[in-house]
Amino acid sequence: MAGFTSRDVARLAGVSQSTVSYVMSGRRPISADTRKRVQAAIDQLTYQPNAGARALASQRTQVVGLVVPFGPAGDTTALLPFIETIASCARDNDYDVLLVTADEGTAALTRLAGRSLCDAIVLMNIAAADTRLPVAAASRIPVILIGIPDDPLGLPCVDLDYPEAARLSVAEAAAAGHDRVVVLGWSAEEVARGANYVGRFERAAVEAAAAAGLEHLAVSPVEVSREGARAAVAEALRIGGPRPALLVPASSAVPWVVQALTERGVVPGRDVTVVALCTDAAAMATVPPVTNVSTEPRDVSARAMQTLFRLLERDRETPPGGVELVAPRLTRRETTLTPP
Amino acid sequence: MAGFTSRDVARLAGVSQSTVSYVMSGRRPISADTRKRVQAAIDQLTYQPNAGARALASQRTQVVGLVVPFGPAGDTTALLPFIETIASCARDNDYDVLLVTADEGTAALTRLAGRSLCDAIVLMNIAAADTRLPVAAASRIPVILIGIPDDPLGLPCVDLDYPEAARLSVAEAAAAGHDRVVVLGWSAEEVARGANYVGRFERAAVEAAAAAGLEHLAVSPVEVSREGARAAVAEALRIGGPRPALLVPASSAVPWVVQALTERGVVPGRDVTVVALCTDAAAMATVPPVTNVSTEPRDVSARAMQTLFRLLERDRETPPGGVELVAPRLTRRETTLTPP
DNA sequence: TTGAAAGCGCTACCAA
DNA sequence: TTGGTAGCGCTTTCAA
Repeated sequence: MAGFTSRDVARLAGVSQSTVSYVMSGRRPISADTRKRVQAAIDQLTYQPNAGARALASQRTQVVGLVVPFGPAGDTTALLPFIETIASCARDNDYDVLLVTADEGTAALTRLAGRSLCDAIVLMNIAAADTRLPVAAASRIPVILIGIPDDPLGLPCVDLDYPEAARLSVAEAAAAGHDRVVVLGWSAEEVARGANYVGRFERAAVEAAAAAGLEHLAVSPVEVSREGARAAVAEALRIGGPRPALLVPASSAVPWVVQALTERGVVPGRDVTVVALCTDAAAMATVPPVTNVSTEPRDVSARAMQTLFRLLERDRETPPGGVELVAPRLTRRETTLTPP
Repeated sequence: MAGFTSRDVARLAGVSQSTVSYVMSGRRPISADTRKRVQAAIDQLTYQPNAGARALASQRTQVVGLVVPFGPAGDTTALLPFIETIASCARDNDYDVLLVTADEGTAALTRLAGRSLCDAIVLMNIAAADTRLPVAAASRIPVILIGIPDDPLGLPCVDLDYPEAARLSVAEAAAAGHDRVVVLGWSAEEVARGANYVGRFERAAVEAAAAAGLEHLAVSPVEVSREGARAAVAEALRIGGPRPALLVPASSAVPWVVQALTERGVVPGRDVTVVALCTDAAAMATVPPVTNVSTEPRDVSARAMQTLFRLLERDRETPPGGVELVAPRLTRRETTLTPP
């Protein structure tokens, strides 16, 4: 089928090979007649330019490298909307996505950049003190972080506004008339990895609770499993007083927490308020649907790609980094306590 | 940091550029001394070969294209283990993975092959009469299917052995002492798309039930949602008699079916048997853990990649297609009816 | 055992 | 408005 080169097209159209190139790139004015003949030849041969040759000559691969946290770590489930959105944004901008697993660590970065496999890199699941950052910052190509480290080293970052998520959660608890909020905290893995958002959420939750005159309590870490959720719920109910509001920031623990409550005969929305931090889809999948602050993986990804392409267009010498925060939204569903 | 070429390495090592190439590829005997000097130069410059140039010269990209069913269709959740395994197998064989979304349809295939973006393609989520197959079969590069169409057109396929999955499920029902099995069937989307495994499972279920002397009933399609599951469960209990065994082949519906049963006070493992077709992870995530026939996404992916690399090594002229089936396993958990 | 050199198929510069 | 041509950085043949 394929196998034709721009020389074949040129020959068939009766023009020079460089003219074919210019017709494709539009980087030079071409007479209507010539363009027509060349286009006809392209169509006839179903010509497609060789990506390797193009990359070699132009120093651009039209590929974005995506480093995803497969392997040991990772909210392996919440990952898909990120990947999907990134792939889709890439295609919209005429880029492809090269998928690399994070277990390669630093080597992935040096390989992607060193071999000119891509024009830019998206790095996910950033730890507070991520060892890949120095390498990323020294990279020849732009790197954008999804997640915020303690020190971004000048790299652009995009993430959910976790402090705002905490504030929204606490505000919902206050509005529902609670006087205590219990944060059913993060997984041990997230804490161990040093995910920065753990602290960002926590501090904001404490502050917001104080400002609203609520007592703030925490159960952490929470093991993400049935038993872990049962234990956490037991503890939360023990320390939370008669009518606690439960904030559940670890999205993968949400279904289990709701289960554990229900098992004990504690009905969310009647006996306690539950506010989860998870995607809207996940919130609607629990029984009953849980009031949630959305994590907006699609928005976060889209913003990251948008910023990345700005960096890529305004080739070089753009103001480097900066932190972009995506606003979460709270949606009240069936687990917010309502006055009878 | 980077930006060095093999010429730089050659100069530093005092050899010709082609010698550097041969040291890297090992395609020519090199004296120990020369190799040592070249390797030292490579290390010193942290030289990495340019992927585009290499692809252009060698006609090999060391990239596998992966077409994933994002977008409208898709068990969007069950996708991750496939992607992860494929990426991991690829790296083990010194390949990278280019991720393409299926919404490009046929264009994705022609682009990947036509532009020489990759050396082979993995196509997921195959419909019974998939319109991409003719294009795939005519492709210049190997294409492997995860899933089995009605006519593979000579393309290699790998998939779970769904007939065997049906047989295992029915055998479990029989062993638990039931005299009726009700299949809570597939989603309307899967049926509409014409997923081949729907029919493969169904036919085997009917046959196995007949052979075991069980009555076979079906509720299909099942809407994958809380309400859909409730309706399906109501219908299943209506037609299923006093002690039905429920087979749930649509993995995404499993948690909802279990929920719906529990809501009605019907306890899986005490009142009915539930056998799900899903990953072991998903089976253990329900309450109670559900007896399941595993879908083995990692095994299926690994087998596909193994076959793909065989095709890629034994360059050209290997016997083309063939269908590989991966055996499912049944794990009895807490939803198999046990005699009191 | 090694070097020189001819491409691979494209982009982009220099002329016309 | 177009053509000729010099690379891009590698692999691989042909000579030595």
